[in-house]
Parts: sequence; C-alpha cells; structure tokens
Amino acid sequence: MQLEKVYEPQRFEPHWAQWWIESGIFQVDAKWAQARRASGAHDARSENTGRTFSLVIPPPNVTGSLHIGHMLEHTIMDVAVRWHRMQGEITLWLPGTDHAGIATQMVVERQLASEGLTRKQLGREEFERRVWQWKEEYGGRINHQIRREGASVDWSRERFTMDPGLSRAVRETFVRLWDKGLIYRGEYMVNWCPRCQTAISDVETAHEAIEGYLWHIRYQIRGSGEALIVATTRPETMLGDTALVVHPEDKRYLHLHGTTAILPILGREIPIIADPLADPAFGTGVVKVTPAHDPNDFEVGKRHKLPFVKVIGEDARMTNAAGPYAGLDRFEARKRIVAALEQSGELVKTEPYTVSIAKCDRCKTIIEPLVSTQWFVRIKPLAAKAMEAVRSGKIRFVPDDREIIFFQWMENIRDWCISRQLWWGHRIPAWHCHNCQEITVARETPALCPKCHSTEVEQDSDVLDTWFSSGLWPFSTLGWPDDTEDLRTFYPTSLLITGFDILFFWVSRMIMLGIECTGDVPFREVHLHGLVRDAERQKISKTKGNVVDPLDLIERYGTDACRIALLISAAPGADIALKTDRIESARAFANKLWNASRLLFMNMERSGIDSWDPKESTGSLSTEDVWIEERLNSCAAIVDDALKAHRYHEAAQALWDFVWKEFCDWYLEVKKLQFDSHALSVYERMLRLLHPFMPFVTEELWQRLMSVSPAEHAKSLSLAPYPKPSGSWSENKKVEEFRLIQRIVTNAREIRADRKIDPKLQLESTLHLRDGLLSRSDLTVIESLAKLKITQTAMVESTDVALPFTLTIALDSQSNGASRLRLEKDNARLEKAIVTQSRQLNDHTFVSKAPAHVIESMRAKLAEYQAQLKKNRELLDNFE
RNA sequence: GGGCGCGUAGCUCAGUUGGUUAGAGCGCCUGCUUCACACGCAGGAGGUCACAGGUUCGAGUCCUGUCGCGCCCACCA
Repeated sequence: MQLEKVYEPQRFEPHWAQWWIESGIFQVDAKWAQARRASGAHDARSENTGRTFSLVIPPPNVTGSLHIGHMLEHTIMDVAVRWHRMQGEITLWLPGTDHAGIATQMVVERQLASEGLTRKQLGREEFERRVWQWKEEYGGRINHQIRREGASVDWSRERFTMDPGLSRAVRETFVRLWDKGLIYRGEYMVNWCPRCQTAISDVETAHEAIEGYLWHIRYQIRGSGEALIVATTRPETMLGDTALVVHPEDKRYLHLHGTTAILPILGREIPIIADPLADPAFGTGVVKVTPAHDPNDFEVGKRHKLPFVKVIGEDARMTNAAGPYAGLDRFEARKRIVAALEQSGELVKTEPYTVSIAKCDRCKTIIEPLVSTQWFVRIKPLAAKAMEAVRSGKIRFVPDDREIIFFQWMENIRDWCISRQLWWGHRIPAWHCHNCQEITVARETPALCPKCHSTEVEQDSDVLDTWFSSGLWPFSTLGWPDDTEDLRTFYPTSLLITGFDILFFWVSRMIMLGIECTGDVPFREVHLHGLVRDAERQKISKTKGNVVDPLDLIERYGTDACRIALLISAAPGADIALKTDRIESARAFANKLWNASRLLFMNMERSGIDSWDPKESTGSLSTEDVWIEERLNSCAAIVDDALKAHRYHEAAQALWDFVWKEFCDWYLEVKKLQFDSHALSVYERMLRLLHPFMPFVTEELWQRLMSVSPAEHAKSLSLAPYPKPSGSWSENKKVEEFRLIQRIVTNAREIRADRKIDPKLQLESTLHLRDGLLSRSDLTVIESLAKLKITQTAMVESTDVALPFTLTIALDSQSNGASRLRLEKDNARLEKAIVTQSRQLNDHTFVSKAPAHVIESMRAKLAEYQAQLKKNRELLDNFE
C-alpha cells in the first residue's frame, strides 16, 4: 500500500496503456451488445443501460504523425467515451487511419527524390508498392501515439481507408451514384496544380490577396481607326483570347457588336460580342475572353460557342498555341508579353492592383484554371438532403453557431471534382473500351466491353479524391454495404468530434454521402473544437517549425497532466494557445492527487485499517464528511451537466477545484486529525469522477486501493459505475456548520496576521459561540488548522487570550451589521423587481406576445423573489 | 463584397437563457524547511469587463453605433 514519494507517471502510464489493450476491456461484441440492448439486461461489471454510444476517430494520415491538435481531439473524445462507458452504455470508439492521397504521395515522392528517383521512373505498380511499404513502416507510429494518449479505442475494429472492405464501399458508392446520374464525366474548367500534377477540388484551394498589376492593353478594331482598351491581371492569357465582351446595354459599344478586333502580338482576329459578364462600371467595360483559362470566360465561351485555345499546359508552361512564347514558364511569358506590348505601344497603362489568387492548399503553388476531362459529383441534390438533416435537428452542431457557416457553404456549393491524376488512392471503377470508346462503370473488373465485347478494356487511370473514401468512414468502417451486426448496432454514430478546419472537406461530405448511401445521418451530433496554437497564438505548422510532438510532452509531464491541461483550456470552438506553464501546473495537480493518496494510505496504516470495503456503511458521518459529500455531489452535478452540453473545460475546472481546493485543502486537513474509512469512500468516488479526464493516475491509485478491498469490484476503473449526482445535502445542518468552521479558521488566520479587532465585539462573539454552534471536537479542529493554542477557559471568559474565537465573532458581528444593510438594500431591490414583473405579467398584450417559456421563467423568478423577500424579512426581524 | 467571432487582472483565458462582493492558471509581493505534497501551505496586491449610447429595478451578459484584431466564404476582368 505504500506509495512512492514522488509522482512519476512514466512509471505506470505505459503499463496501463498496455494492460487496457491486453485485457480487451474496450472491445465490444456487437452480437452481445444487440442481445443486451434487446433484453435491457444488466451487466455484472457495470449497471447496463442497454443504450449504445459510438463514434469513429477522424482518421489521421497514415504516414504522418500526430501533433498536439490530435491529442486535444482524442482527449476530448476519450472523455466522452469513457464517461459514457462508465454510465454503463455499450460504447464503441473505432480507430483507424486514412491513406490521404496527395499528402502521402508527396511524402513518398520526396523520399524517392532523395534517392534520385521519380515515380515515373518506377512505374505505377512499383510506386504503389513503395507507398504500401512506407505505410507499413510508419503506420505504427500513430497507433503508438494513440495508445500513449490513453485513448480507449477498440483496436479489434481498426480500419484503414484502403482496406479491402472499405475499398468495396468506395466502389459501391461510386457505382450507385453513377447509376443515379449523380456522377458524370466531362471536360470542364478545373483547378489544376502544376506541381502536384493533378486537378483539385474547390475546397482544396486557398485564396490569397497579393499585390499585382492591372495592365491596360489596346485591341485594334479591324477595318477602323477605333480601338478598345482592355484591362487584365493576367496578360499571358491573352494569347488564348477568342473574343472581347461588352455589356449588351452598354451604349458606348453598341456599334461594335459583331465586329472583330485584332489580338495584339499574334494578330489573330477575334469577335466582339455582347454578354452580361462585362460590368460597364468596371474599368473600360470591355473584357477579354480566354475560355480555356478562366472560369467565367469558360462559361462565356460555352454560351457563345467560342473556340477554346489552350495556351498554358499542365506543366504551367506555354503551349505551342502561344506561338513565340511556347515552352516558357507562365510568369516568364507574362514578363515578356508585357515588355513586348510596352515596346509596341499597345500597353496603355499599368496600375497597381490587389488580386486574389488561388493556391494549392497543400503545396502553395499558384493554381492554373484549365479545361480538363474529369469526374464530378452532381452535388446539389445531396446538399439539399444534408441541409434538411441539419435544419430538422437530426444533426446538431456544437457550438451551434457553426450551423450558419455550414448552411452558407452548402447553399453555394458547386459540383465536386473527384478525380485526381495520382497513383495513390482508389482507382476509379470505370473502364474505357479502346475499341468502341464506351465507358463501363462497374463493381467488378469487366473482362470485356459489354457493348462491343472487345477485350481491349482498360481501367481509368485516375484515382478518387481522398475525401471521397473518408466521406464514407462512419459506415464503411462498420461493414457497409453489408448489413452487419456492427452497422445495425452502432450506426448512426452518436457523435463526431473534429476540427472546424475540415468542416467542408470532411464533415459535410460525410453528411451528404451518409444520407445518400445509408438513408440515415452518419452522426447525431458534431462537436467542432478549436485549433491548438503555439504560445504566441501562431498556427502550428511544419514550415514554422513549431510542431509539438505529443509524445515529448507526455514524456515530460505525463499523459494525465497534458490531458487535463488541454481540457481545461478547451472552451467549445475556441482556439487554444498552448503554454507549458499550464501543463506544469496540471502536473502539479496530478502530483497533489498522488500525495493526497499517500496521506490516505499512510493514515489507513496508522489507524490499523488494513482493508476497505466500499459496500460497508460507515455509520454516522461527521461534520466534514457531510460537507464533503455535499461538495462531491455538487461537483458530480456540474460535471454531469457540463459533459452533456459538451463543455469539457467546465467539467475539468470543477474537478480541479474539488480535488485541490476542497478535498485536499479542507477535507483532508480536517480528516487527518481524526481519520476513519469514510475518507476512503469519498476518495474512491472522486477517483471514479476524475477517471475519464485522467485515466492513468486514477487507474493506478484505484487498483492500489482495490487491492485491499475484500468486496467484488470491476476489473478496471474504466468499467466502474460513474458517480451520479443524487440527493441534496446542501440543506444539512452539518454542511452549514462546516462552512462556519471554514470561516472561523480563515478569520483566525487573519488574527495571526495581526489584524486589529474591536474588543467590544469580541465578547459578544464569544457568547454566541458558547450557544453550542460548535462542539468541542470542532474547536480542536479549528485550533489545529489555525495553528493556535487556546484553552476552554480563555475561550469563554477572557477576551484578550481567546484570540481565535473572539476574532471570529468579531468578524461575525461586523458581517451581521453589513448583512443587515445588505438585506435592506436587497429587499428594496426585490420589492421593485416584484412590482415590475407582476405588472408585466398582468399586462395582457405582453403575455400574449411573449413566448411561453419566457412567461414561465418570469413566473418562476417572481416566486423566487417573493420567497427571498419573505426570508429576508424574517432575518431582519431576528436582528431586533 | 458578404458572413462569423473576439476585445475581461501584467500574460493566457473562463464567465450557457441578465441577478448578491466578476473568476482560474501563470507571473508578482509577504510569511512558512507544519511529520502527504516547495510539483507544497497560508495570505496579499492587481480589473472604469475596448469606447459611446440605449433597454431594464438590475448589463461583462441584450440592442445600436464607433475603434482595434482575427477567421471563413466569394468568378468581377
């Protein structure tokens, strides 16, 4: 039972992390769970409610490693999961990783580069083999981190987005969407990243405002002396111009409709057409149209059937269509074109201009919008259902103001480009016939073309956007499309906890695909947490070099300290500035708990208690016992409410205050004077209450305590029942008495600090005390806590020796005086409030207009005020 | 151009339907090597809750405006 003198989490945390897995206590058997739910049967190891609670981990990139943001996310999830598990619910937390297409491919390509290789040299098959190899090598790192975080996941259900089962789910989804006409293939304007060499979706681009120029260029009208001035921010695209556009109603240019202009440099003739695209109020009101390189121009090009001239290629170099500039990088071409126009006098003006450019989210390369054949999801029908699910409350956001952003995005959503020109990912299940050009989309690889029976069929070389497969995560991991036990038991999942930054990438796609594939929402609640930033509130990123490895922190401070530190800072949706002083103080907290336990165990020994039975009743409770029961109960109630509302920081704070300020600073200080086993009972419940937040140290201490318990108990604290707030102790007289002791001790300490007291008041106080508010043993406690020597005689009879008591009473008398004034003031306020509220409640117009719950709460408040007023008046009477 | 949020102690931040004396951690000051803990104990200083109005018996909390900061979305050359 002896505890080591120093709190060293490194000594036991890895042990419990290992043991939790080996003992399989976080594994759930779906069949067992189903039967249990059906029968509502009780489980010996915890009181089983028959309810289920399930969630899936947001799968981290398999070749990456976890950062401190993951630790926050996993800690919040773990609190929720452990709390539900201890409530006796059938609880599943499913772990796994994501293949993360572009990100992983980039990592492996970089590795190849260091060997002087490119993926093209290796070939597709060999490259894929290399990525798998990489995955096997580094995938374990994440799992190790998750274990050390204390995450109570079910490892038997670990999944990877490229597992055969999940790949089948991807194909199934693709085929279904294709059959319903919700997937199409075509030539459209896409965001092309010249570095990644692939198309990316709209959400994978980041817009940035940069200082650029607006170049004004003269376009000569054919067969007339007239010319139009056109402004552009991208002069290199002019080589691909196929028209000039003016607004149909712009009076300045009516006479030019249908004429042609001469494209500078190339001398090509291009038509002047009318289209609402041109804003007469902007610049000269004339727009050059490059249908192959601008999304707006693309639309105009389609509308007017203009030729599409592609002057910039996939490698961001000018194509042969760019004539003299062919082969040049797009920005080099821009420079030369501007210079050439300047020389020829066709450049009439250059003005500084702030332009918004799109960059590749991943590599920050400037996106080149270009026309390309890609696969798309027709997203509007899916978005409509997703919005309906949120609007009807089938999915709830926490914090709920995030819904606004969700709706705003969903309403303006555009079709989702899902094909990527990568090698790492799920191949698109479509086959092209080289003979008849037919495209076959199928679940299984076709042997021959279903149309012409040619064997010359080849699978589409593109892979799917990584978010397409992670969008299926909540159900593909549970066995969908098969109707599995897991799916029936755990879907829809209860909760999703993830970062706000992937709301559009992931959360919205899961909602859309979940509803489409399964007919039900993928989760009932979405908790969006904030970002962990560094101490200077900067975003954490590899390039800034401020990345924190959770394992380093865990090594230094222990997992529990890191967890409680993160939790206590985690207000819903708010970013966290990570400062080590917070974690240091959290370690001090864990140390405090450790030493409080030492004290208890030592006292057990000292008082000859060699075993402790949680079921045994402890007989009559002393003043401090009743008080701590009340505090514990109140703490449990706060934790309960806070966790229900996803206010983890509030729960953590309440526990911190209870453990340190109340249990250690007051209860134990008193209890160690007259130790009995009731302290152990409070202590044990406290450990249970704290366990979801600090699982390691509580498990360690609890197991040690239970090792001397003859009673039957759960195998792990993780399976013990969570203390429920119950009953009301606050009305108990002993609670009031203990509060008085607290005041007396505090005041006695003030006396020791040489504060002056009015002697007249001291005497009155002494008398007051004698009236039996406090017992002799209470006085001993006070004496001891306040570290003063007093005698009974002195206390009763002499005003100058009985310092502690006289002092106390002095303050008491003073506060009586103050209370009286306060009561009078308070009553005036209450009377006023009662008059106002009554008037409002009697006002028929007000009552008919105000919502029912407002009226109700006003009535309740009014009653409260009246009761308070009555109580105050009685108190005032007693003063006289 | 739209949308969302923030401004509270020296620093980092809590403060859920308005309600006694606005809180925590760190830092700072004073006193304690008290037999669980100096990763500790007891006490203290420090706030016109950005500013100006308004609603209310009562505003850090609700409304309007101003200033400062951040984020997200957006095809205006």
